[in-house]
Amino acid sequence: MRISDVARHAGVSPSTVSYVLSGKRSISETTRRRVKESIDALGYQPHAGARSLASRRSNVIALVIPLRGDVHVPVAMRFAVSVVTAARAHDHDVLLLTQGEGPDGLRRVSGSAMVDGVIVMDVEADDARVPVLRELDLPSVLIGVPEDTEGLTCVDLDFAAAGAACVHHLADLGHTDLAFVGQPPSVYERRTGFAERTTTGFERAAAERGVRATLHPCSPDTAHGLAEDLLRERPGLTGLIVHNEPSVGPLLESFAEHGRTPPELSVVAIGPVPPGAPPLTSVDLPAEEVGARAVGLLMDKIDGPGNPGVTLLEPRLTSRESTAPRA
Amino acid sequence: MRISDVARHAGVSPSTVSYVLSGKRSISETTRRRVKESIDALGYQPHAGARSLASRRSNVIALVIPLRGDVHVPVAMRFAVSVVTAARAHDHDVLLLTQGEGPDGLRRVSGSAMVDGVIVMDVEADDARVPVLRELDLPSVLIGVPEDTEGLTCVDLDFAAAGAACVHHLADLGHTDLAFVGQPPSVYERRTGFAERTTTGFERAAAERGVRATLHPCSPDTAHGLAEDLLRERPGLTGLIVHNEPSVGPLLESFAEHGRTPPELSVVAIGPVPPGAPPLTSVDLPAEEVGARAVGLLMDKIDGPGNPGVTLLEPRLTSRESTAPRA
DNA sequence: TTGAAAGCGCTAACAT
DNA sequence: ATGTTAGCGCTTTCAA
Repeated sequence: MRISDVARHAGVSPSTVSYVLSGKRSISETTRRRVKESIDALGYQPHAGARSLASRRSNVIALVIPLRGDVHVPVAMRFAVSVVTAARAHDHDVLLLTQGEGPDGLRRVSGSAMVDGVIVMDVEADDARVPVLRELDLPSVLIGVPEDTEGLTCVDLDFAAAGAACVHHLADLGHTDLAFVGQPPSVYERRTGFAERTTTGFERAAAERGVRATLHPCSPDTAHGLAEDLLRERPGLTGLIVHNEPSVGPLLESFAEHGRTPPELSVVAIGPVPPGAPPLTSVDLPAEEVGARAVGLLMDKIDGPGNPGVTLLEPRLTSRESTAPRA
Repeated sequence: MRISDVARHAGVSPSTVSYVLSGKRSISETTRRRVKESIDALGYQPHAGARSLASRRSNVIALVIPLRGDVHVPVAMRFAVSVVTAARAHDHDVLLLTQGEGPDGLRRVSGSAMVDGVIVMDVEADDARVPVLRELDLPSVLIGVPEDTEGLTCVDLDFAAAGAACVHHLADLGHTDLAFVGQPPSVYERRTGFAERTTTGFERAAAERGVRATLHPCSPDTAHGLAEDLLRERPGLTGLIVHNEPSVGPLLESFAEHGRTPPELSVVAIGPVPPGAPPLTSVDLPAEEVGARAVGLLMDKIDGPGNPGVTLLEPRLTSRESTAPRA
């Protein structure tokens, strides 16, 4: 089943069928209908390889997903799914690359013309893939923001603003003694953009508002110990900002064991609130929107010059039952 | 940069370069080396579209991932990553399809010759994609087992054996009153194979050993209530089997509030044990092995007749501190 | 508004 | 052991 079969069935030339499919030149309404009917009748589907050979377009984009232990998997998956959905809306498929393949994976899919562009997740401040992207002249969009963004297209939540929004929310409620519970230490050590920017925003806003504020990296298995430490060393603490979804549960339980529960201890989460947890005041991570934006920007780069630059989505803090004015 | 450039550089014909690359006919050692040097010197990479057009092989497989709320995402991700890794070892890339595309997605990637085969995850007993796979004559492997496996290739953990192994382990320790905490109700309602088979194995083994045994679907937000119910209604309960990773934590805490802690209350988990949790006796879900097997079987089907049938991997129960002889 | 035909870059059958 | 060459199925230029 190929394009010439459709052409014969519709009584037109192969090129006409091609143009009906691509819309790249005007076709009379009658011809178009006839061709479409033949396509449906025969169940024709163009051969992707032939198409990419002739048009130099594969209609596939690559998505590089993280597979580090310290990356919160459900969030990564939400990004991935939203990228696939958005890509399909632009008539593209998604090829999955793992972090493990690293720069070589990018070279491979680019050099073999398998993909028209690439979206890279979980970008670090000094990311080894960034120089490769610059060298490859492969359209790309980063989810996350490296240190040097020269010539790159990046999308992310404005994590600095998110960190600041939490401080302002708590400060507005009268809280003056805050702790920020962050990502696992390894995340900061490799200088992952989003984590760094959040703490920066937190610290800056805390300084601005003149509140006491401290930073505490945390992983789920150290959450309990951290809570104990804070209870002991920070008796005046009334505001907690948690940028670490899997630790929210353990942390709240540990505080609860000592009678410290929301909203007396006011808690703000950055990121999706786990189902089944008490409804927390939170800054949500709009993964769907970030994914869709990344795909949109990538399509612009594939089709034309694109809009290089950093797009930071405004965070939105949703006030729920876990925060209240200071007693 | 194309194959003829390499051929000229190496002083051979294009077909020789092709054969060096594919290994499909014998090449003298000297020629092979010369060609390889040229390939390296020029940084040649074959055009994937041209290759798939000429060879009728795309060297890409599709992976259909679930995106239901009730599927445990980190486990799904482990499968996905292991599939990508194994596929790369067989010189294939992986195209990501979401459940949302359903049967049409399969038809599309098959009809356009984008992929050589497909791996479908999270298969239900009566899965809408199974008839499509039968009709498409696209090589496929299912991770999971539907009701009618006629003509299909399936891989999975032997969940029935896993359920049974937990019963035998506890019965061997003298426990006679067991509860099985399962997946969210929706998972059973759509008759997901692995969930059903686990409970079947559990019930069969319990009957065999003559122990009291009950089934309890559960989601993270109902875990606490379920624990309360069990404490009230099952005072003699000393053995708990949990086939629901995200509920393990909440469940154990609820029991602990009433002084019931492992190993007095002996607990066996089916699935990966969350990091930071106490070391539980468990039957691990060998996602890496399942993924690698699925890819291996798919490659066999792509290259030849394959081995249709159901491959069930033997579960291995690892005894840890959460189980002990009945007091 | 449509058709004819020249490639796109590779593989594999055929030839030597 | 290697070379020649006819496609693979599509897009797009050129022509009408």
